[in-house]
This record gives sequence, C-alpha cells and structure tokens, in this order.
Amino acid sequence: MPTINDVAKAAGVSPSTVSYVLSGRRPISAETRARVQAAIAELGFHPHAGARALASSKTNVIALVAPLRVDVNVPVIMQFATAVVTAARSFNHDVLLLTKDEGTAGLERVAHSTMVDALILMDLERDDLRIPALRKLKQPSVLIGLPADHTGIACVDLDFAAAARVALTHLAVHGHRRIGLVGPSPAVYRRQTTYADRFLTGFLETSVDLGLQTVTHPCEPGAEGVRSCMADLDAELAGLTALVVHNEEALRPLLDLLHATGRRVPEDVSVVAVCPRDVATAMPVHLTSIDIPAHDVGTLAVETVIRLLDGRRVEYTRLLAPSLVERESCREISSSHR
Amino acid sequence: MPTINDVAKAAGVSPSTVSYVLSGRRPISAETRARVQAAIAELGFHPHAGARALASSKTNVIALVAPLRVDVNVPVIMQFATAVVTAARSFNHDVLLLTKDEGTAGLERVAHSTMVDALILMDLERDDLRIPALRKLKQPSVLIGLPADHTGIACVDLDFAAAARVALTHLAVHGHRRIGLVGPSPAVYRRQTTYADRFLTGFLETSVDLGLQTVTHPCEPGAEGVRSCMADLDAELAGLTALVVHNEEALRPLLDLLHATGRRVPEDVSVVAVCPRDVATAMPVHLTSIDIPAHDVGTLAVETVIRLLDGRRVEYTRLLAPSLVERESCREISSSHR
DNA sequence: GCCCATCGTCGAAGCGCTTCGACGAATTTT
DNA sequence: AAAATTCGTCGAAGCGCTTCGACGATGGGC
Repeated sequence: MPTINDVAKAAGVSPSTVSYVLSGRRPISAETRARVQAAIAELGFHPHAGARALASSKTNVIALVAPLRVDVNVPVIMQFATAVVTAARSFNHDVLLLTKDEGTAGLERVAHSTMVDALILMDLERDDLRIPALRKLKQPSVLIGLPADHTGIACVDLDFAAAARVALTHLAVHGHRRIGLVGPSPAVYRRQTTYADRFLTGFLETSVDLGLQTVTHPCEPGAEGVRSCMADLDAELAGLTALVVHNEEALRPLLDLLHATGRRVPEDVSVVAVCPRDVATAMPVHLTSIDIPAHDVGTLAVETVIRLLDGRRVEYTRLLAPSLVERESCREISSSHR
Repeated sequence: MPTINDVAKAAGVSPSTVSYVLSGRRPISAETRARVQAAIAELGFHPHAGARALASSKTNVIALVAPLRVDVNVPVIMQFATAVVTAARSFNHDVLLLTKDEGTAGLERVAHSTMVDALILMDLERDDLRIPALRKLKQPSVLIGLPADHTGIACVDLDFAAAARVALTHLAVHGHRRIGLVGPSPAVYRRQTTYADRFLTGFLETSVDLGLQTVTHPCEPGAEGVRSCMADLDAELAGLTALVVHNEEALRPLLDLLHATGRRVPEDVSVVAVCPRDVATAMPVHLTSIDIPAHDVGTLAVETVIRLLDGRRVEYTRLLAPSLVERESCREISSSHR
C-alpha cells in the first residue's frame, strides 16, 4: 500500500501538499494539483483510515443501532437501514452496524473508542435508558423515533398522531361514523415504543373532534390474535363500518378473517392501513394506506447527522407529514347507513 | 478522553506496560496488572480505535456487503445480518455495512483504506465481477453463496442441491410420483444467483435417480405469477400430487390459489417449501419445510473469517446439510393413486 | 558460586496522516 | 517605491497506540 509519502515523492512535493490537495483546505496551484492527482491515480493511493482518524479526529463513520430481533417489522427496519447507508455514502460516510441488544454499553464502546463520529438509533422506547448515555457522549446522535425526554437530541420520525388524524378523517369524509382501531401488538405497547402511543393519542383526539364512535384494541400477531381483537372490537361497538389497522403483521390474517366471516372489503367494511406501500399493494384487496416513509426518514436522519457534524443548526424534532394513498379498500357509505 | 499515557501515569507504569496489560502479549505481574486495570476503570479509558489500527494494522472491523434492494428476500437477509453482527461481536469485532450496489469500488475503497480486516459478501452471482477484485485485496473474504470460480476464497452456504434431494426424497417416500417445482422468479435465474441453479440441478438429478416424473418452472411474484406458473406445471404434467416450492414470496399466493381452485393441502396436493422456519409456520397450513439456516450460515461465515485472520486453516467450501421438518402439508399417497 | 535463561518493565521508534507556523514569491495597497 | 497582503509550498510536530530491543532482577542448573 502506498502512503502519502510515496505520493509526495512521485509528485515531487511534500506530504503536506498532498494532504492539502486531498482536503482542499489550502490553495494549491493547478499544475501541482494535477501532478499530485496523477501520482495518486498511478500508485492507487488510498489514505489510511486509521491514520486519518488519529490525526484529524474524524472517522467518517456513523453508527447505526438497529433492533436485530426478528420479531419487529423486518421490512421497515431494512428500509431504514438501506436509506441510512445510501445517504451516508452520498456524504462520504460509512455505517457501522450495531445491534440494539448491546444496549448502552455498545454505544459507549464505539463512541469512547472513537470509532464513529455520530450515532443514529432506531426503535426507541418511551423512557429509553440509552438517552442519558447518549447525552454524555461527545458524538452527536439522531433518533428515529420520539422518546419522552429527548431534550438536546435530534429526533426524526413519521408524525404518527397526524397519521391517525388523516386516516380517521378520510373515513369520516366517506361517511363512516363507527370505526375500530386494530392496534399494534401488546408487546409493542409494553415496550413503550412511542409510535404506538402517538398514533393512539391522535386517533382518540380526532375521534372526539369529529364526533366519531370509535373503539381501539391492541392485536396479537397471528390468526388467533386477529380473531380475538375483532371479537373485542365488535363486542364493544356494534355496527363497525370501518377499520384502521396500525399493525403490519395483522393485516393479512385480518383480511383472511373478514373474508372468512363474509365481511367484504370494502363493501361491508372499509380499511385504512398504516404500512409500507408495497405491503398495502401485496394484499388481495389493494389497501388504502398511509405509507411509512422509511426511506425519507432514514435519509433525513443522515442529513441531520451531517448538519450536526458540520456545526450547523438543526431542528430538534422533525415529524414528517403522513400521506394517504387511496386504493381499493374504502368506500363511501350511503347516508342510510350512517 | 484519557489516553494510554494518562493511564500509565495514574498507575505509575510506562505506557507500554499498559499496552501489554491490555493485549496480554507479555507477562505482567499480578500487582501491576491490578493497578493498571484499576486506573483504566477509574479513568474510563477506551483505546482509540484509529491509533490502534494505525499502530497494529488491525481494525477489528469486518465489512458486510448486503444486497439492500428491497426486492430480495428481506427477512433472510436480515437474519444473515443479525447473525453476522452478533457473531462478530462475540469475537470482539464490529461490522461495517456496505451495500452491494457500490460494487467492486466499494470493496476496494474499504479494503485499501484499511477500514476493515476482512469482508463477508452475500447474494453472489455465478460469475460475480467482485470475485477477481476480492482476490487482489490484502484482506481475506468469505462468501455466503457459491459462485462458479471461487478458488482461494472461502464459501459458506446451505447445500441447496442436497435440499432439493431431501425434499424430493421425502415426497417420494410418501408415495408421490408426479411432482412439480415452483422455482424462484425468473429475475433470480437471470441474475444467476447460484442457489437457484444448485437447487434445480439437485432436483433434476434426484428425480432421475428416483424415477420420478417432474416438471419445473420459475414463478413470477404475485398472484398472477403463481397462477401462470401453476397453469404451466399442470399443462406439462397432468396429475401432480405434490409441489416443491423454492420461492418464499410465492408461497402465500400459491396456497391462496390452491384453496381457490379447490385443491386441498395436503389432501389433494402435498407441499414442501424451502424457506425460513417462521415463514413456514405463518401459513394457514403449517408447511413441511426445509429451513434456510441463515443464522448458522452467518455465524459460520464469521467463524471462518476469524480463523482466516488468525492464520488458521479453513475449508474453502462449507455447505450446510439441509434439514427437513415435517409439519402438516404432506401426506402419504395411497397406492391406488400412484 | 557462576552462567544463562526467564520474567517484568521501560524507553523509543514508528504507524500514516493532518495541521500549524513559516517563508519566499507574486501581487496589491498606499 | 516601500509596505502590506495573499498565494503556494514546505517542514515539523503530534495524534494515541503497538512493538521491539534492552536491561535489571530472579531463579535454576551445574
């Protein structure tokens, strides 16, 4: 491997000049620059990342802490990861992948040993123990999610409260007055993953605002979970004409159940789902849905990290506006049914 | 951040002694070691990764090159990634996540700049362009997959040929003689992802060996793809009593189709799937399946990397034996049907 | 009781890069 | 025309660690 000294010799300049050509931090004459670049190309020189990090205190690496359990929402996680890596590369950074289960220790390890310049975390809980740890690090962090006390830490997410509002409003506009929410699994509530609460709050507020009759229920995964969730919803509010589903795993078995019990979608019951676009269109009835813009959120997280590293100002809470796409699972209710 | 010098002063020893305590490369007396460790703990010392890499030419980081397109088999990819990160951590290594779409350039970038000690790649194609590039790197690499010419590069994967053999044999033992293969999508064949070929080869060989009548067909994703695939299979071989499905995405729509056309599983048609365990059990009929042992493969890949880094010998081709788990989708065929 | 090997520690060199101050030369200002 | 800037480059220091050779102190073999 050639070093910066080899390049310097080949180009007939000093090593520092090569460094300045690379970084652009000082003016270099066009000829010199050309000679240096030629030497770099010819020798196939790549600066040694460790040496660079040591000298400059910058690694150009971002840590991404992902929940690598397989129980959660795999495709969405994957989309976040993709977006983060791609965006990071576009800013000339790389991504170090950590698992959530290393917990606080993992964050401190990579931060203290100066392996990364910044951290992006996903799957935050309401009172996430990692937050106080993050505050103590010299590296900035960006959260994908919105825990309770995130003072001083930038957060990026879909605006789940607004998403609930949009979903409900869409149904209300189409004449629905009795609406059920099929929520995430109890495990998600138990973990206090904040999007569940935010969605629920938005849902309840909007149903008051619009004068709707609504019921809500978490929903265990699997056919059995869906069955009992629907039973509960039906029991608590007769004559449901629409369902909002905030539970990706439940979607498929829910549709199966509705089908099996002779409730047609959308003729008998309208459905609005919150899920990635492709999940919505993979269903037998293409679902009217609110997309989880994982790609946008991931990209925004990286942009925020970069701004932070550049010392620029950032908004500490960025909630992306939800967008509802109409497909085939909602229908207008005739006034006689209202 | 305290440095090794700070620790040395606090413990009243020289920096090199601290280093030897950390690495264990020279004998250190028990008292000295204790004092040093106390100082490390008290100061919260973490060695600077860059400095370490520079001085020792070791980063303790492994690159993982993953296909982050969303079209392929997301859960399996995710399981590989999880396994790799977890296993790497257990050997005190971290994982740098790269996307396949950076191609050869990405590999060279991280290798030449000494960001990683080794590379693990997944989603290899038959004549993958990255292989020659890998050969030129000073870092060793391990492939998850089995491209055509992988001389000198360690490969780890499920033995897909054996998997096909096991699937067919299972069906044959249960009396099936006319069997169809629902293969991966044509896109997978086109990309020459090698597992498709290996499975197909094993399938054809075994059907000859066992004297079975078989037909095979790739299968486009979605309900439409499944329909036309089944139509083709039925047209080419009447009286199919069993299906081997080597296509995760097709599984669900396939079962829907069979249901819709009145072919009961397993009464009218038996099914053996090749897919992760949880996918098999998520279906309405729990499928007899051959697991894709993503976790084992990922772990083995890391173990191989570590051996390579330690200069130990490794087997250059490690194909994991498939294991079939019986569930509810296969039944014995009475001899009258044979 | 002497020689050698081993043990435990230290000092210094060096890994490859960035960055700061310095310094002629060229250019502008007064 | 002299003084002050700016431009383009260099040399050297230093980032924090590992590792090699050296060296006094022990201990064993004879």
